[in-house]
Amino acid sequence: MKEKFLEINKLLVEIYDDVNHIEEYSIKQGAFSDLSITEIHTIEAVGLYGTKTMSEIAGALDITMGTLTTAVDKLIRKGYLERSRSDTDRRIVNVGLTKRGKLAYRIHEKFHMDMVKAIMSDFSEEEEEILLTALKKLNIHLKSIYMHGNT
Amino acid sequence: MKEKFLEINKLLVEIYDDVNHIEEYSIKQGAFSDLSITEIHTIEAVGLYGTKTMSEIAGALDITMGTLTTAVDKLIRKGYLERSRSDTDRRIVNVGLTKRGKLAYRIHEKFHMDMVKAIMSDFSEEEEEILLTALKKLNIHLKSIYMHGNT
DNA sequence: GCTATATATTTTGATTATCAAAATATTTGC
DNA sequence: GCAAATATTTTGATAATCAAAATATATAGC
Repeated sequence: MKEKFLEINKLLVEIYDDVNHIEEYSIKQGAFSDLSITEIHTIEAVGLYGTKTMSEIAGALDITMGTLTTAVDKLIRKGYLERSRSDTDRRIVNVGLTKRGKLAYRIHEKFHMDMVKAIMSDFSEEEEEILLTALKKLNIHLKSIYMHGNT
Repeated sequence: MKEKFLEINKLLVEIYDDVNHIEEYSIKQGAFSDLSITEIHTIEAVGLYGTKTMSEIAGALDITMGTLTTAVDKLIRKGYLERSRSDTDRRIVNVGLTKRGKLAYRIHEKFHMDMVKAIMSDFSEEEEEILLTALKKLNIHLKSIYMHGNT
């Protein structure tokens, strides 16, 4: 029992590290090597469609707005984002992806899908279902630990 | 098909973020709130038994030795690590955990085990086996992507 | 046994990501 | 119209990281 838990723990830690490495590597090799993982995640949080406010993006990324301001500044300089003030409420700043930003978004999305496809390639239909169920349970458990703040 | 992959991808991303949050939170709440996640990982890499050289630790953590030097300096100041020069080869620095370092190691290890136990608590024996197999496959796949550097 | 080369580590100088708190600008409620 | 609330940016700081230069020691070849 203890053995199995130890093994699962070790696998989870390794998987976590590998995903990190792969994502980092794939960005550095690809067409958008001027972006860091953090910056890709900011682009992801802005989203393909329309615009988001600074508060919305900072909330999604769980960073302060001060941090986001400098991140957005840099991504505008690099040509991935554009900023505009709301006409109805001049305090609000709307951030959206430029054409280049959308391309980066789509390429990163494809990287993620390719990774999942590679993982699934030698799973049977049934195993896929089981994994999906297990991941859902795992996710719910983690969320409940996170919410209740136990351990 | 596409749908299922999208869902799995989303779950993986959420699980990744949750694990991060939980680990961060558990450290900040616990007896070693003067440690960051990065520092805990350095302590983990040094290990409970005997000592490791700077190169070994930097290799395990995949950081440069320059980065490690400053990290070790700080952990020595905080009382978690100790440093000594090898007698047989005076270029080599051996790093080991202090008593406090070992305690931090054990508590962090327990946190990990508790998390795995919580995750597994509503899995049947059979489901546990399936998850273990799935994680092994996932791990092998990720490693092969990482090695071959595809996508 | 000296000297050149290799190895292990630290130092230096820089960058990125982050935060909390103060400052600024705008809106809303009374 | 003014006080309080809201949205964002600025300021000043810290942690984690790297590459390249510097330092110290060991080893290999003559």
